[in-house]
Parts: sequence; C-alpha cells; structure tokens
Amino acid sequence: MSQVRVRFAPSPTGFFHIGSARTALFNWLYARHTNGVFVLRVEDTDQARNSEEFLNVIYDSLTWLGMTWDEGPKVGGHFGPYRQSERAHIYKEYLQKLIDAGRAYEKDGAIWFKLPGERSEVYDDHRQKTVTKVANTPAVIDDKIRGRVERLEDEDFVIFRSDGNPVFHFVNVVDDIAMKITHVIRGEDHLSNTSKHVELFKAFGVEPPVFAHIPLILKQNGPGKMSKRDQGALIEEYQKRGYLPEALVNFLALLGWSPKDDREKMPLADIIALFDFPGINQSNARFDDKKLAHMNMVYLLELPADLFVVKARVQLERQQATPALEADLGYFREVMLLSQPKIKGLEELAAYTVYFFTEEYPMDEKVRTKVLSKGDPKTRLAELAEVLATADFSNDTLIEEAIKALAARTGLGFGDYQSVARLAVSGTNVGPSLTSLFRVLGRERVLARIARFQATV
RNA sequence: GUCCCCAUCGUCUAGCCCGGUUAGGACACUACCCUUUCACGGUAAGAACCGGGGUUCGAAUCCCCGUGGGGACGCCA
Repeated sequence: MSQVRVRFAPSPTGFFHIGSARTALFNWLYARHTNGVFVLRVEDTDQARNSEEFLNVIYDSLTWLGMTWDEGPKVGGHFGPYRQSERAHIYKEYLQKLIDAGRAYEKDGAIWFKLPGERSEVYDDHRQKTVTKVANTPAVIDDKIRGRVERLEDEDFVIFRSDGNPVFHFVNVVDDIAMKITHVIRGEDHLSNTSKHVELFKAFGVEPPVFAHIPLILKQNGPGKMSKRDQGALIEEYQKRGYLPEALVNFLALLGWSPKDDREKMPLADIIALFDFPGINQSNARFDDKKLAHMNMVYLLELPADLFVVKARVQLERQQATPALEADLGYFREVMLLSQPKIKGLEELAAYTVYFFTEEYPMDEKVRTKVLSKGDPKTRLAELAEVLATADFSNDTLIEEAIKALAARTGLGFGDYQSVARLAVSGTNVGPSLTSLFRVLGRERVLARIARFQATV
C-alpha cells in the first residue's frame, strides 16, 4: 500500500474561515493517522480576487492551529511549485494532452473540455438560455463517506478562461495527478463538482483518487452553511480573542467526527490515533459558540501556571491593557494565577483584573446601589478597616481569621463584611476570594481604597 | 426548476452496518448542593428517534414514498 498523500487547497480570496479550517484539519488528521503526507497547495488562479494578505492569513492560521504541512509553500517538496500561479507550464502540458486526444476545443476565446457523447441543443428554463447537452453516461464517485454516488455530467465546461488562465476544475485535477494525491477530503459542497473531476481523470486516463466528502458546518442562526460573513466564522478572530488553539482543534474535530465513545476533550495524539473515515458523519453540523467556549475553558483550567501566565500576558498585550503590562512581573503572575480558575476565556482577563493594576478602576453602580441598600455597610466598613489596620497580611488564612474573629465579636457572618469590602476595593461583586484579594493588593492599598470609598457614602 | 447529499433531545452526538436499549453522553437551560462574591465542581430534572407505508413475532436500526434541511447548477474556488 502506497503512502497516503492528502492536500489542503485553499484559495486566498478572503479571510480563513472555520469551514476551511475544519477541512484542513480533517486532511491533516488523516495524514498524521496514516503516517502520510499533508500537502498545502495554494489555488490562486483567479488573479483578480487573490491577495498576499489573505495568503499570509492562511499560513498564520494553519501554523497557529498546529497544522504543519509536509509539502507546500515555504517548505518545498518534490512536486512543486505549490502555488498554482507558478504552475502555468504544467497546465499547458496537460492541456496539450487533452487537445491531442481530441478532448478540448476553443469557443468564444476560451478552451472547453469535451465530454464524450452525442450533442443536442436544449432550452434550459432555469438559466433561460439554450445549452448544448451531451448524451454522456453518469460518472461514478466511490465516496468514502457517502458511498457510491452517481452524477451525470452532460455539458461541456470551460477549462481555460479567455484571459488564458486555467479554471479550478482543471487545475485541481491536474495538480492532484501531478502531486500524486491519493485521497481528496473536502467539503460536501464539492460533491456536485466531482463528476466534472471524474470526467477529467478519465480523459487523462488516470484512476481518480479516493474521495471523501465531509459534511458542512451550518451557521449558528438562520439557514445555510457558514460563510465568511457570519459571526464567529473567522479563525483570526479566535486567535485575537485568545482562544487556545488546542481547544479550537478539539472542538473542530468533533464537528462532524466522533471517537464513538463519550469522550469529548481528548489529547491530539488520541484524536490522531482514532481519526478515520468510519468516524465521520454524513450530516451537516451546526456551529455552537457556547460549546466552543466551554471547550476553551476546560483547556484553560488545565494549563500549567507558567504557560497560563505567558498566554495571559500575550492576550493583555493584544488588548493593550497598559497598567497590567507595566506592573511588577511577580505581582502580575500572582494576579493572573488567582484569575485562572475563574475565567472562561483569556479575553476576559483585562476587565476581570483591572482593579489590581490601577486606582482608576470602574465602579459598578448597580452593584453599589444594591450593596449599600442592605444592612449597615458604613459601620461594617469602619469595623473592618480597624481590624485590617493591624491584621497580619502575610497569608490568606491569617486575614480570614482576623475577619472571622471580627464577625464573631459583632455576631455577624463573613458575608456581611465581604460584599461591601469587595465593592470598596474592586468596584464590583465578582472576583477571586476576598482574602486573596486583600493579600495581593496589600494592606496599604486596601485601607486607602476603603477610606476613599467611605468618603463617598 | 434540474441534479446530488442528508435526517436521534434546542445544539454537537452515541446507538443503525449485524432489528429486541429504562435510546447514552456533552453544551445550553432549570432546580438544589458546595461556597466568602463570582466562577469551577457535584446531584437532579426537563428534553429526541420528521411523517406515512412496507418487511418482521419485534423497526431508531432494513426497504419505499412523502416532507424537511443542505449543496451544486459561473470564463469563482
């Protein structure tokens, strides 16, 4: 059995979206599962719509997600070049084969592929024009996911535009032949194109590769497949928001594939070991950002401390959270680790930790009103300030004991002191435990903030 | 309109191939527990076999027809 060779063939005509990433991932996983080769091929034959910027987004996104390619731009390989815009001579060569075989002809300045069979003119109601139909026999697609699919290709189609550039169907097949691709794993939207491709393979006298048409990702709300314009569709966006690539990969793998047991979060090595065609579903999957966010949280929770701090810093830099970035590194680390078990995503960190790094933190007015309306917050604060003035701040337990002792004296609970104290020193009602908050902020700042708050009530 | 693909909780899915399950898990939602706020976590609840025929002692599972969803029908990829 020869080595599996799969390819991901994006065209740089827009930002890299989640459906493309999933297609890339399935190819990559299959290559890794079979110890095969993952080829990256850039389909940039439509010069009007291509751009270097989009190409770099594809490279960046694939790299970010950990899908390294074995052959392709930047890394090379025996079947290059890997950008179709640089393969014109190869396409000319293959075109000549078709011409020599009488399977291509010119019309209206373009070159058309000639299907075998009798021709007749028919009026097409839907397209409202007369077309030439060919009495061809149906192409048979032996699909690894769909099973046997038959589809009739009964109209000649353009393979070279009148501007001299080859079109997708032609270059796709030629490159799959030239690059010795063994398995074509792509979205189901290509299933109807595949009959064209099978006809081309036949015309070249080459056995088609194994096809596997994977289900599509549907948009979260509303009808239709996910497109670049949909909310949450762009990979770049997740990168910017500080999503963990491992989490996104895990989530994406589960959209249309399943290990067939109840596992969801699983190490990449396990996914690679189990990934195969029988595990791929036939039906389309709807994108669910809540499930992705949950997966991200699970990965975040398990991140080793050092790594979490590094990633937190990168994210805060991205969000330009200046005071946090200027803080002492040891202090920064402590604040971040206090927050790690509390947040769902790195993007929350800037707002979640803002009061640790500046005195200009926002005051949540709703919470303020609510807290001040209950009990006797002014007295509680005064009592607390007095105790904190002499309490030992060296660890959480000692601070806790001091507050509990105070509560015991006044016949109240820890909670009676907590809400108002938290509000005074952080401006909010959410955050790490109050004692950690005090310890990390330090006595001086805690007392100063309490005093400042007292002056406003 | 024509052709192609698909169909289990709101969503992702297991079960289907090889008929017999209290149809399982996860996300989301709800309640309770934990608790020093907020989260995490724990427990519980609700929630599905698209419809109709057929085959069979028995159908989520096999077959057919409807219906619904998706895709393709470019000198885009």
